Amino acid sequence: MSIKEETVRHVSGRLRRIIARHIRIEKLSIQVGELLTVSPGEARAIQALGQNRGVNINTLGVLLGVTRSASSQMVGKLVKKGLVEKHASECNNKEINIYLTKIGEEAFANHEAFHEKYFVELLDRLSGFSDTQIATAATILSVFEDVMDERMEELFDV
Amino acid sequence: MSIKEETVRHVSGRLRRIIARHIRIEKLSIQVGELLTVSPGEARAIQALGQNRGVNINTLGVLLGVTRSASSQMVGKLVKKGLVEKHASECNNKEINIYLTKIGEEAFANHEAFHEKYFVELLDRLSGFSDTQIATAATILSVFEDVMDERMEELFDV
DNA sequence: CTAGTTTGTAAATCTGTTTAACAAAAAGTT
DNA sequence: AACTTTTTGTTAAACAGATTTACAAACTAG
Repeated sequence: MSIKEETVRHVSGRLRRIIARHIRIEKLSIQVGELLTVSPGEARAIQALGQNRGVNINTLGVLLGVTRSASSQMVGKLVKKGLVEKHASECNNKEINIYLTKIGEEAFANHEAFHEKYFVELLDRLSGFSDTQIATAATILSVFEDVMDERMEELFDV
Repeated sequence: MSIKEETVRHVSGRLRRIIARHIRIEKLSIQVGELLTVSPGEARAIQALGQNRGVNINTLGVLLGVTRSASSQMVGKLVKKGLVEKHASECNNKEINIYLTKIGEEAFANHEAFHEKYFVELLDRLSGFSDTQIATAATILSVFEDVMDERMEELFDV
């Protein structure tokens, strides 16, 4: 086994472990305020809605990778919990735009703050690496991303 | 925003996209032979069993991050499908060791081949980078892994 | 104006999981 | 040795999140 092969396997292994950890972390429910807990699925929806204000039900489904029906049901649950609001679209009478409520925004901000705290910690720990080294790492990761994109095309489209 | 901050955000973004792609790909069912399809959960179990021959039900659950009960049910399903076999442990009368059957091994090999093909493609695309660059990327990823480990300790143990 | 498409919803169902209760085996304690 | 506790696997009941299917209303295109 060549050195290169070994180092690439090393990177792959790191990625696998990072993904495993991510999945475990994102499986947890989140406490918002005193009485409200947000399930992992709800948290994903809130994040998608926070980053895409006013999307309709259909698009939310695409963003979350679920059916239109699942998206509709999820929104219903979030409305009942007071985290989002439905507003009739201004351009037509069939689409419905979803917006975070005040509480929904709070939940979103909490989640973002969690990620930001994590990011700051990272920044500190990576201070020993040069900008070039980090940028190169990003480029290497982009190669992984590209290869995965092609795999996905094979798997889905055809 | 400093250059370093920007490059680190860049890496984080790549990771997020890689994780999203991974999750989408691993949601797919897999065709084994003509008549047998393996669900994503079953595929994960088979992979765990292929990499850890003869583990017991309990340990399999730990490997998969699910309860002992879920692990037991999963094994039952795989036995019914003819992909794994239960064998009474040789050292005591309560543990049960799980082994892949011939067909199970085939399914495992298929899955591994899929990953290997993907790996070879990667190796080719990364040929332009030096071993040192790739090794540095691995080290940078290990920092991500470390930070996530600490987050997990905070979230789970306490 | 009619036919087809898009959008959201609701009911029934499916899949994978958890919780809880249980029995058998093993390990620890006195 | 006799007991308590822990570990291991199983099962039933319940649950969460998703899909499929069917439907109605709004839009679009011919």
